[in-house]
Amino acid sequence: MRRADPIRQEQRRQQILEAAGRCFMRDGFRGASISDICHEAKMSPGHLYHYFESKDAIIAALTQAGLAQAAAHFDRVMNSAHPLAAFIEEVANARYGPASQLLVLDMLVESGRVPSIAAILREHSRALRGMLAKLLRQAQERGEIDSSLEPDPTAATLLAIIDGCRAMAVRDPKLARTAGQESVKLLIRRFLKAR
Amino acid sequence: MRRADPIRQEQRRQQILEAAGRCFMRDGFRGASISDICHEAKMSPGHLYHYFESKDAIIAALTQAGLAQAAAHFDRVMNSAHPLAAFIEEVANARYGPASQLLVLDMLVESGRVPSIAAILREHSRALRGMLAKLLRQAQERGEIDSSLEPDPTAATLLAIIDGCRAMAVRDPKLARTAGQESVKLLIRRFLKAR
Amino acid sequence: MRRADPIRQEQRRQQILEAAGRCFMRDGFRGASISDICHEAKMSPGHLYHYFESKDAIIAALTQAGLAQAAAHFDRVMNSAHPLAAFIEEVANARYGPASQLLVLDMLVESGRVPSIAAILREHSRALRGMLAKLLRQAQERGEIDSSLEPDPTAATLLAIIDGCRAMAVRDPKLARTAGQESVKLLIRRFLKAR
Amino acid sequence: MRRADPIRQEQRRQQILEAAGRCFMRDGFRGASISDICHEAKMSPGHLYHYFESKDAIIAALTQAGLAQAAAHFDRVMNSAHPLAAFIEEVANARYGPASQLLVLDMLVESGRVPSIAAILREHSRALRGMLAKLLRQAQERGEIDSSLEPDPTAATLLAIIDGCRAMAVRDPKLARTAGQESVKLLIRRFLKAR
DNA sequence: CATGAATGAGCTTTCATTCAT
DNA sequence: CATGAATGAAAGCTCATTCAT
Repeated sequence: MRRADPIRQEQRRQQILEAAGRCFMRDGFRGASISDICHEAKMSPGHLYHYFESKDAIIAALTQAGLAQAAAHFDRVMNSAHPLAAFIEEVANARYGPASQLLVLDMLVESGRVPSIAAILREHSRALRGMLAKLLRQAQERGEIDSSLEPDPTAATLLAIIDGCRAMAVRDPKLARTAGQESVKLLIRRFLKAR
Repeated sequence: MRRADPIRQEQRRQQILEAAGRCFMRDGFRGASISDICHEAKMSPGHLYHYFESKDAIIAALTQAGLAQAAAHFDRVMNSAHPLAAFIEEVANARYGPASQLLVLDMLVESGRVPSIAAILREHSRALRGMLAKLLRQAQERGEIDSSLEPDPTAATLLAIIDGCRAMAVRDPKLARTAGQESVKLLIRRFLKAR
Repeated sequence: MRRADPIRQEQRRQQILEAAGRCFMRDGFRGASISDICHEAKMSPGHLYHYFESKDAIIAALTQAGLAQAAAHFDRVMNSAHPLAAFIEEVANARYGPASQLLVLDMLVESGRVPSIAAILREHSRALRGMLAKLLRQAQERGEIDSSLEPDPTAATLLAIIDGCRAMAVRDPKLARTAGQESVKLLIRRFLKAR
Repeated sequence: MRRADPIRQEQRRQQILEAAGRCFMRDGFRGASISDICHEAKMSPGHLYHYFESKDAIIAALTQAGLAQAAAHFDRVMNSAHPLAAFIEEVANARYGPASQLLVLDMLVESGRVPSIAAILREHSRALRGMLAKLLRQAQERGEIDSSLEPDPTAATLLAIIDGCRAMAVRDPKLARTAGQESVKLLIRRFLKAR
């Protein structure tokens, strides 16, 4: 008698999420079909629905996974020797290609129409702003940045800069990888600079 | 037999574009159907296809029109008494609701999948950056802003901030209308400030 | 400029309803697919949905058409020289094959699960009972049947007999066409007989 | 290695049939899925298919069982002190809710499409009519009912009344539990009454 | 110039059934 | 005996697009 193997199950779910990620990256949330994802994940539609109850559920899981990744990322940044410097480096560095940035923008767009995604995004945004605000408070305590800046709106503005960089990567990928990077670093430094 | 009337023809195209704009604003490029647009434009699908050869063509034309409008907007800003101040005011002021901001983000996303839209976007991004760079150069000549900033990358960064504000309007509409606005103004002023 | 032709539209709807009737008769409401109906009606699915917004809507329309037909039928019965005799003849006479009787039974079954069909059936049943009760009252006034019978429950019972005859046609088609018929006539006559 | 245990096997089959009965009662033969039945029977699909080779086989077995139960029921009625009175009481009394009546009607409907079920139904209809005819003959011998009635067609008609009562329970549950009952008793009494 | 009919591929999802363990 | 993974062929429905008038 074979019992359900939760490890294997989790692997399958990951397999689907990765396949979905590739498809969504290529064609967007709306543009990629379940059939595409099945093909990419080498899995029949019936089986895919064994693991996710709907396409929206896949998008939701993927979004949440993205949030978790971002959070982990931030954790590393904040635990590095110079969190602020690391953060600035991170934002400007458009390491991920336009496709990946596009996915986040698509999520923003989708959240404007699909309530379930809107809920996840709201949560996501709140969490990110929270982490950024914490980073800012620490830097203020250390006197690294302007202590008169209000952490919360400032964090929101930094998030806007991050999203803006995504847009830059789409509008002009070349620039985003060269002079744009330096300019963004300057932008953030001047914005936050202790005085 | 009546001959084609180019003026009437152009009016019809505008009518369709306006209807499409409302539909796309409401439901997104993918979410709005040709049927929706026909209904909104009080026009049959057969007739609509007389003016636009495909849905993508409508999106392209709308993108074109939207960007042209933005360019005209900038022109006005630059010809105002205090172009720089007007610009800053303009960016931070999230006058248009999230729906309208969403549409621009949707255009960015769509440009990532549809080459013809990518071409239009690229062209217009270049034009916008050009105008911004010109604005920056003027301000530098007048000594209003830091003269060591390189106009082109700085213009790209300002454009990123504009797009970032759109994202902010989607992520947290309330904040974007209040504290976020002030923070963004501060961001731009500090970035450009003459020293 | 061609205008919508309501006559042609109505013909199309009829064409679909007839095709659906044949399919439902053959395979039942659940068993017959939209695709089957499209094939039978020589029409693409897209077009079919131009005329009916869902499969349930087709079933509903068909049910209502059936009611109208039954009502017309009753009208004729009641306006004949000997309404009561005509009615008895009518009930026993299993003119329509088992397939057609099956369809009504299927409707009963379906109404137990699909609220929209339940609503139509309820309406249908009420109308039929009303007509039967009227017939009974007339016959009582003429002294043709037992005047002590309460029209409403008696009408319900006659309707049960009609449905029972449908079941008989399914259980044993041959008998239903021969000795069963005579027995049912006797049943009704004895039930209603003036005393 | 363990040998097959026929008793345990039979228990399992019963377990499945009971679960299926509940599901079918709730959602109909077509509406209930194998997955539903598995869930209700706390059994995996693979295992279920070990006991029944298809969904139709389950329906067939259930039909068989249901009809066998009805036959047993009749046996009891016929061995009671006053078989005829007991029978009349039985028919009119809509003890089982509409769901249960629905299931029998669904069987009739299904028999119209699935030959294997049609065969079972035919067989059982014959058996039921046989029992009813026997009941009638006994009553005739005792002078309790009209001796001129032909037992076979009369039995078929009584069966039709039984099915008709099921339909009544679906068409108007309230009536079927009140005035309808009395009317049906009257119907049968007048039909059979000795003269 | 304009209509609405008509198409057909494709969408998400379900489900009876089989397979590997 | 028993599990749950896995399949794949539908299902109902939508929609960009073309056609006939």
